[in-house]
Parts: sequence; structure tokens; C-alpha cells
Amino acid sequence: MPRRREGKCACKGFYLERFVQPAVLLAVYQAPQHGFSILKQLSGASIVPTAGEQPLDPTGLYRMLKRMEEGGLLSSFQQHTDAGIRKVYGITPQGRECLRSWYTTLRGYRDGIDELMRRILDTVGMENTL
Amino acid sequence: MPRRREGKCACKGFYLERFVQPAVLLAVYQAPQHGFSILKQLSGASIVPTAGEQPLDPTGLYRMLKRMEEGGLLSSFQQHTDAGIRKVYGITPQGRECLRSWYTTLRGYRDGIDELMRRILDTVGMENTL
DNA sequence: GGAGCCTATTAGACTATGTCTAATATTATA
DNA sequence: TATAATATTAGACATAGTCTAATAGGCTCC
Repeated sequence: MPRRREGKCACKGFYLERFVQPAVLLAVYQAPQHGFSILKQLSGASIVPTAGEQPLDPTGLYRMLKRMEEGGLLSSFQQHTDAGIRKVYGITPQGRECLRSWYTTLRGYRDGIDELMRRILDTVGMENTL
Repeated sequence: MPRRREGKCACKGFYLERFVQPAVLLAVYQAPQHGFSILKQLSGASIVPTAGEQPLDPTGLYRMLKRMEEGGLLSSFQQHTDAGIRKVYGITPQGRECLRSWYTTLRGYRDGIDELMRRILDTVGMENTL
């Protein structure tokens, strides 16, 4: 028996894409850094669906970093600090290219959302309920 | 060995949320109808990430309809036509409430995307490359 | 009449990603 | 000394996009 979500409908912003990939690319574009640093940075600033105000999940981020490195979007090197060894990620030329693609994609995506919102408003007419 | 996607990076719009749920709610709000009718309607008008121009996948839609009915957002009845029996979906009061939530969520989501785009532009400065 | 297309739906698998619990190890602080 | 913060990983589940494929009836065109 599936342990269905309770009250976590996508209409409240749960389980929506959070654009971790472009947010990561942007972060390491600005400055190469390690996972936890990116985690803290994005927890305050990445796309966060409204209702939950969910902080960014660490597991998902670290998995994404790994996949992005495998995909050639990030490169990493070991940094030996007094606190131990950390993996520092930087952006690759392919990652920069990817970030440019993201910009175009996001623009089209936003326009599509705007269009959907317009259609909802036209049909439902929620001026009084919102 | 995972059969990884080739050239289907999310930055090109693949595997992004397509907002099938609110699009379905809107369609059946306008007029109760059966799955294939919704499929045809949404294939031209739902949120479609740019690059792929992918048509809406039937399997995903029919699965979504089933889940939405289970979740109380849609109700259905059997319609006996000369071409056989079809399941006609309509929106429930809970579905209408969900659609209203979607509007608010979409607005916040779009604003988040706008913010991300602004940050990308500020950092990368792509006036010349776009 | 058969080939191929349109309608209409379902099954099953795989992929990407969000979310959750939990575990581990070190260092800093109260 | 307890506990909070730093830093990362493992494993599982949920949602949803995508793909191949199968079925079955009705239609048109050659």
C-alpha cells in the first residue's frame, strides 16, 4: 500500500522542479565552492515553491552535484584544509554553455506559465477570490 | 549500467514539469470530457518546454487522470456512445479549489523564475550571446 | 480488400528529481 | 559535557516526464 502524500498537492507547490541545476551553475560560476557552501547559498536563494517554504534537501543536492560532474558540467578538485579534505566544484565550459541554454529555456518556461495563468484567470475569474 | 539520456539536458527543457494537472483542471472546468479529448486539447496548449516541442505523452496523461480522480479532484461517469463506452471526467468542488491554489502557486513560481533569470543575467551578462 | 491513419486506452519500464529518515564524523559553543 | 553546526552519504519512496509497445474499432484511399 503506497504511503501517499497527505496534503502535499502540487497545487501547493510540493514536488515542483526547483531549478537546482541552473542555481548550482550560477553559484559555482560566481565562485568555485564545495557542496555544503552551495547548500547554504541555495537554501536562501534558489527557486522555492511557495507553500512549503521547504529548505533545499542536502541529499538531492549532493546527488545533483555528482551527476553534473559526470555530465561534464562541473569539475572538481580536492582541497586540503585544516578541517579535512573537501571537494571543491567549479564550472566547465560545457557548464557555462548549459547555463546559457537554461536562460533561454527559463524564459520560454516563464512565458508558458504566464499564458496558463491568463487562461485560468479568463476562465475562472477569480478577482474576488484572490 | 544506466541508459542515460543523450542530449536531453534539462537546460533544453526536457523532463521539466509540464503542469498537466492545472491544465487538466482548466479543461474539464470549461467542459467535462474524456481522456483523448483532453489529450488533443492539451497537446496544443499546455505548458510545453521549448526545445523538444514534445507532444503530451498519452500514458502520463491517463495516469494523471486516474490519480486525480482518486484524489477527489475529478469525478467521472460512463458515457455510452455509438463508438463504445468512454469515461467522461468533470471537475469537483475540491478540484475547483485546487485550481485556485494552482493560480497562487504559479504566480510565486513564475516570480521565482524571473528572479533566477535576473541573477543569471546580472552575473553572466549575456546581452551579446543571446 | 488491404494498407495505413485516426480514435482511444492501457501496460510496463525507465529517468529525473523532490522528499524523507537516518547515519556518520568533526569542530565549535554554551 | 551536551548540543549545535559543519559536511556528506545511503537508502528508500513519491511525483511526474518519457519511451516502447500492444490492443481494438472505424475511416479513407488506392
